Amino acid sequence: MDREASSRLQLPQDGYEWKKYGQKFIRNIGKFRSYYKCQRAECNAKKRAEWSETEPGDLRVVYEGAHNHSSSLQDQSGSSQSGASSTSANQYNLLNQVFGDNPPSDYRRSGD
DNA sequence: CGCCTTTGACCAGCGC
DNA sequence: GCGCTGGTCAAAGGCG
Repeated sequence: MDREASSRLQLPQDGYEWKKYGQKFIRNIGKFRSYYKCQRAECNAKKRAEWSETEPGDLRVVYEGAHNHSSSLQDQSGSSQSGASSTSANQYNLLNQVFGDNPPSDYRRSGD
């Protein structure tokens, strides 16, 4: 799958499985937005990935909701987390999480 | 064969 | 009331 070539996307592995269910261009921010949903059944967690069409480095990932199950991937980089409290560890931790540090200007109501 | 990905269209809410 | 945007769903195709 060379989706990266088609969409130019390189979402960081968060340790969960996602299924893309939509992709639209948001004029409000002038960037593309992809909609992902957790592949689990009892999981209503959703993921939103947006990136600029001209600047792929401006990738932004926003997690919405929480997972009801533990992550599918665990051995990311030798993180010996041992099965201590995986179910309650990632509850509202990924709420409004954003990757990247190059905000365009708006999006976060700087003025307000 | 099963699974995933991609695109289009539809619907709803808001602004004017 | 209309136009526009944002968000979600559905269907089809390709690959292993």
